Amino acid sequence: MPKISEDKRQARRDQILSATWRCFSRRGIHLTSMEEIIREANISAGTIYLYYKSKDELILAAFSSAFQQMRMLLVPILTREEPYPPSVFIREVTKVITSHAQRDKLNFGVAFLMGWGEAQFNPRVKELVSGGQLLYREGLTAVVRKWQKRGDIPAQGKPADVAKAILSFFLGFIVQSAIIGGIDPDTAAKGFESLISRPPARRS
Amino acid sequence: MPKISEDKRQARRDQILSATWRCFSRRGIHLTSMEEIIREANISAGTIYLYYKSKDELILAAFSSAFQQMRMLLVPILTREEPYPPSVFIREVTKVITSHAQRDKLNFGVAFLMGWGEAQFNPRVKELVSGGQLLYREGLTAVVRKWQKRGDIPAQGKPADVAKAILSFFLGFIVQSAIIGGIDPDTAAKGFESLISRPPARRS
Amino acid sequence: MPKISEDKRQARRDQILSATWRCFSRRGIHLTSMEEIIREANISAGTIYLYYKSKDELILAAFSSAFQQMRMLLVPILTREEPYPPSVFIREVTKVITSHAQRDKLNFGVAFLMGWGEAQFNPRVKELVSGGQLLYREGLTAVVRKWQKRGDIPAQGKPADVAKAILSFFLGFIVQSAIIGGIDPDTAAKGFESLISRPPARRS
Amino acid sequence: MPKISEDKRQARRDQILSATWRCFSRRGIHLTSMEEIIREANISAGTIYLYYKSKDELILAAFSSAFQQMRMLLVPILTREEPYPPSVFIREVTKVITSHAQRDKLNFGVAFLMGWGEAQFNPRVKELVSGGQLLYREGLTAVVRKWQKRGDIPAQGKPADVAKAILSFFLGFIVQSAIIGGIDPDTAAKGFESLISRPPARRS
DNA sequence: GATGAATGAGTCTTCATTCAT
DNA sequence: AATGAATGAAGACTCATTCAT
Repeated sequence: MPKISEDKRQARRDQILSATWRCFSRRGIHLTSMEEIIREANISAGTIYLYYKSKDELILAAFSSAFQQMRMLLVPILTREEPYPPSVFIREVTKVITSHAQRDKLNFGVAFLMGWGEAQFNPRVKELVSGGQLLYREGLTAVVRKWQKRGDIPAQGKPADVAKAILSFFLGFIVQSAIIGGIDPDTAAKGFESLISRPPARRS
Repeated sequence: MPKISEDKRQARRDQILSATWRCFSRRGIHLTSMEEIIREANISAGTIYLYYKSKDELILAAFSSAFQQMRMLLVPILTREEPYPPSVFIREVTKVITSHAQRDKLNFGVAFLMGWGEAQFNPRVKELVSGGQLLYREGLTAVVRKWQKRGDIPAQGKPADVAKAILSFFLGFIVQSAIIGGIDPDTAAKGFESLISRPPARRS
Repeated sequence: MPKISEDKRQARRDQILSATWRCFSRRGIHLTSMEEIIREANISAGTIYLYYKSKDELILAAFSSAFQQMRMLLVPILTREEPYPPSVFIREVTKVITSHAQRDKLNFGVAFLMGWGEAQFNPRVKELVSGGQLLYREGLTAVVRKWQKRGDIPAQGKPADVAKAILSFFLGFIVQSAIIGGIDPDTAAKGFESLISRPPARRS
Repeated sequence: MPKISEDKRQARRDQILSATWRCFSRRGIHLTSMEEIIREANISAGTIYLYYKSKDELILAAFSSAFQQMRMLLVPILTREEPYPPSVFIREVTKVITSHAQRDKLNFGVAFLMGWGEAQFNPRVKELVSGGQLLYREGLTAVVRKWQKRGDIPAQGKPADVAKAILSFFLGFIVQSAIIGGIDPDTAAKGFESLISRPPARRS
């Protein structure tokens, strides 16, 4: 058995993953058969099993890869020494969410939506998804802390709770933009800003 | 004439739908076979097709029913003459979201998550989901308008945009509570309130 | 159990048979479900089994009835004291074959074709079909004998063999007119007459 | 590259077709389940669909193959430069009809009968059957023309009409020999000859 | 390493028939 | 007699996975 070079092997894996996402984007995880992926990747039925030992494994790898790509785009925004002010921040993050990966075939928002659906009954995907989101919660907590310090938002709430609220906001953005539409980074930023910007003339 | 009464027929349909949700909650839509539902509902293979003419039809009916149950709980909150103040509103809505339907077997949040996953590649479910969410957007828009008038939140943003932001917030709550946890109605309410309550010290 | 009058019972049976042939003509025996017949006959699932105790029984009755109707039209032609001359005879018989029974829904030729298909693997239908054809063979044998005596056809062959040849001719007419077309009573009569009418200028 | 050779593939298809005809001969098309064919062919459930993509496709291929085999036996008889004289011709053709194909499992007559039954409600089979019969009509027309020229039969009728009559004769032979029996190539030839051989004594 | 034909358990669905009312 | 809801044994077909080449 002539062992292939590690580079070559990785290239093969990427080729398969890329085909996988093209298929998943087109018909969803459960309507996509291995045969479709195999055809899309231009390989043979046997070969795919040389790289991923089951459909489940492939699904897992697909999500892992998608999430990682997204993380690489989001982390810089989340970890700036001086975070963007809220509305810019919202716009930048939602822009990433609505952007595409892997030669325009995979929309990140769609990948998340599919991931949540899968996560509910697939523990390993769940781990992946919730691991990622915990990470974002932490990143957001740090951002919130800085915002509070800087006075961008009210200083009184627990940063962790505010971070969850903001994370909710992003996750909900994903849902709305994927399913009903009528929302985009600008709308999202404006809507969010309207909520936080100006002091309500409190009466009570 | 042993023609079944409309009541009896509806009871049968409910019995099937209830079994369906128990199965879907346990293993998801695509891992659940008709046979499982049939066994769970304690009927025979043929009978289920007397009430729903295909698995797709059944899926659709299941979502339709779940969404409607939820709507019946949410609409009163959304249409109060005098809406709850924001943080109470958030708590009440998220409480409903985390509550259960149909004898405690179906968590609404889970139903939504499954619905989103399905909606992406099932046009009829998509219609259902997005129809419902548009309704909520409208309801929230009205609430926002009143909040703005009442001074509960800043008056300057477009109510429709703010409504989208708040809807996002709820949808994201669903995701977080179903997948990662660490969030509940109280946390959500607090986090949200922290965002909007107090004037930031500066304006830029 | 209030026993129904024999007349009423027979009317019911006819109503069912008539519906059966409408269905069979439309979609064939094996694509027609009991439910279709039931709907077409405007009765209930249970009722049909009060009159025919299985689908097989119904099929048998349907053929029996169709064949008998046809026999009633053909026997007078076959048993005339002075038979028609050959070409008239052919035309008359093929006319009957191409005619319709039961309010224009059942074409006799089609009924035969279906009967032959069924007969091959349904012994009782086979009996029915072959019984009928034996009868026609006999009738034709008598006709042939008279034709030979009268000089309408050559006198030398065994009447039974000639009868088989003529029966073949009619059966083949059924096939051609049902499947490929381009043949009708006139064409058939002419073709047949051309075969028998004039002395070939024999050489051998 | 273990891509199967075209020969091997064709052998597989033949093996399946052969099993199919054994099953169809035994129980008819509609009583034969795919499982039966699969077992008879000694393959697995999935494999058959690698070669024929549905039962309908398989039925079509089965008829196509049977008809083609028969055509290959009949065409030489129909296209002889000097056609056989009528009674020899009849005997030769009916001999082919009563012969068997594919290792003695498939009787051609039976295949035709099944084809007619199927053709009535299966447009693709109908096309196959009627296409074949049109071909035979043409072949017979040419034969008739030569017979007329040679004086084997009366010269006055339109060859096309006479051809239809003779085709009827063969088709009817199929029916009689498959369903009632009592007819064989010799009887058929004799019966036919008796019809055409000798001048009737009178003209009207 | 790569191939793709083969596998067979599992899926959804239909349909002749029954039986309580 | 009549009804029609219920039954459950098939039926056609799919698809993740394997293995001889």
